[in-house]
Amino acid sequence: MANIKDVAERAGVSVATVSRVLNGHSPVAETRDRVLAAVRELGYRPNNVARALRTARTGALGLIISDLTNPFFTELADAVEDEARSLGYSLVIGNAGERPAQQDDYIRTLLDRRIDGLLVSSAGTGSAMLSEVVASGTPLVLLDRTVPGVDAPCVRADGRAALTELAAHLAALGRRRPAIIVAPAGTPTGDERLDLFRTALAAHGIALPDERVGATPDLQHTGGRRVMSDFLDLAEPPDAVLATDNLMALGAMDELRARGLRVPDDMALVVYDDVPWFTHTDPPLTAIAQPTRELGRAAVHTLLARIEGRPADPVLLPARLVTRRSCGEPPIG
Amino acid sequence: MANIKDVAERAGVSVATVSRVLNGHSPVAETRDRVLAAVRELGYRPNNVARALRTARTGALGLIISDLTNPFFTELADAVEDEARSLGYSLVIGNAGERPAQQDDYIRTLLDRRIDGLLVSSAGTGSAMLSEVVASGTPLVLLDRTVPGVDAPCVRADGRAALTELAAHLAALGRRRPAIIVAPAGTPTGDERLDLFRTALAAHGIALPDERVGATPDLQHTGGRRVMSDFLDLAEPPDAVLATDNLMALGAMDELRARGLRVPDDMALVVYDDVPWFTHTDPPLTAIAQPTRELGRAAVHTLLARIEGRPADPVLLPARLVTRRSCGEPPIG
DNA sequence: ACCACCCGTGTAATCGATTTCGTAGCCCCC
DNA sequence: GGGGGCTACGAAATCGATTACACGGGTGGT
Repeated sequence: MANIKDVAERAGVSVATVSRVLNGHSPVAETRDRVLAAVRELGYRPNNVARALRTARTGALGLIISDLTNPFFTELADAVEDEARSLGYSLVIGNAGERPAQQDDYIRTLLDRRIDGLLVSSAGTGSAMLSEVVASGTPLVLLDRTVPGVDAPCVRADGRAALTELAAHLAALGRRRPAIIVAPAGTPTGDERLDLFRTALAAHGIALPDERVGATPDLQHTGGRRVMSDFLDLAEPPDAVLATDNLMALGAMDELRARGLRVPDDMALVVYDDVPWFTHTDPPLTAIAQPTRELGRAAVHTLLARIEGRPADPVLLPARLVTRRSCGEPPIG
Repeated sequence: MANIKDVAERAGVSVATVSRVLNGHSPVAETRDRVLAAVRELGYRPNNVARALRTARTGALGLIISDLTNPFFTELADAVEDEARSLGYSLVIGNAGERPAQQDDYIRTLLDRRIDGLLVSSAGTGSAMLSEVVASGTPLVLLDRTVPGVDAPCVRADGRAALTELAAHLAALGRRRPAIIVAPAGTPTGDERLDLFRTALAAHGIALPDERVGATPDLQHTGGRRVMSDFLDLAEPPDAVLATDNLMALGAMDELRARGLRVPDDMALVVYDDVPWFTHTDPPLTAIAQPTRELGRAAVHTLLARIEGRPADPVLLPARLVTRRSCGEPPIG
């Protein structure tokens, strides 16, 4: 591949001039045309590695995602990729697979690659390496999940309004024994969703006792199914279940179907994260829709603000309740 | 961040020695310990950008995926990422969004970044830039989709056995009027699947006339739904439909449900790509399962072979028929 | 005891760009 | 006509690593 020296020789100028022409720095003279002609004839493209070394800017962003096969994160990654590209950045993706060790590993290689900034949707609470990122001065923005003790803005959705609305919805439909499937206590996201839901229900005089709070260490399908099974074995099973993740909701649905129970007749079901698939289930599931693509976009912008040294505030976008038929009563619209 | 010079000074040696120690080249002497100590004390990590410039190896692979939100490609990307990481490579992902122009754009920036190799699951038939990749000498491997006229090995699944089995399955269940939803004529993947299916059916004396071949320019949900709608409006509607992509199958299911038709009673449905979600639909869908993760792994290995100058043959892995209940008759197992 | 060799290490070139600094030429003005 | 200020450009330093080459000193062979 041709390099800048080849171009300079062919155009009969110095490499400095070529660089200046290409970066639009100073010259407007007729050498300009000669340089551009040489570039065209040789099919020259600047070597980004060399440029990055000199300018200390790689033009690449890193994204650590906790589970790429989870549709919510897929959409998030897609949105981030889209926005990054449209702003001239490439995206190096790392899949943590919900394993903190692998996440740390990945963060390290991304730092070694001198990415310009890092977006992390953190697995677990592994913050050791995250503090190191902050210390290294690499701009960092947390995505979807906060990590206590890490000094970086977080971009995520606020479920308060949606959960309040959901509590009202359930109350109006006469559901008196709600339950929730969450991540284990200690996970910031899970704790928050539980607290908000409980508070919202209380406003309608509905309790959410601990026996109807089911935690799954794996945030997966199997965990959701097991918790639902436990719920159904209670002396007084719940009449409505909120799954705080789409995979867990899938598992819960499978358990219901396996027992021959029907939604919404025997059990109301609500899912956190409105992935497109849920409009195709039977019945379509009422969902708490996070503004996924907006979150991705906002995260990129926040990160760019940090990269350019502008102030970057945390972003909190409201989630919405999307009522379908899985709690009974077709929506009015 | 500390650089190699800082380490050299602190250890009282030259930068060359530090480099040699770190790359395990020659010394085993006691300077080695001094160097390692200095590295630890300073928290030194080699700058990959500088290293890449010198060695002409970035340790990054590029992956162009035609649609990241399509679960099949998500799983493919996930598998590629996993394998690449475990072999010490990072992955720069580009989402072509089924737009050839965007794909070309992305390929160009990846080349500028001097990735060590490129995997492409090509959108459309846009091969202009792909030929340029080959010309540039960057190792290239095609994934899932062949591109005529591009001299690069392709890693993909072979549907022959599965489609043969499917034809037998449908014949045995008495389905006499099969139909297929495919990409428009001219798309290598679509053409091949149509031909194989038609041939396999013919062996059982079953015809696949053109009126039961529905093409959708968008390989999406809406296209699948529209084609299914057309099928149902035929004087003699089909009694079995093969959707050659999971999104199109979703659309087809929606149309059936909207018309109050039932699977498998009123219509048998088979989906290409066995994404996990389809085991949760009601009824679970019979599917042609491509060995997605194996494809991803094989693609990375083939690419590495090319990178290291070893011979790299095309890879063709067999797809399997997974019978569930969407054509009638529960599976025997 | 001398020579050849090898081992461990340092010096400096190199990768391909950007950027600082210096300079030649030109215009303008007093 | 000479000094000041531009403009357009080249020479060379620089980013942070790897590596070819040179060199000193110890070792072994004869």
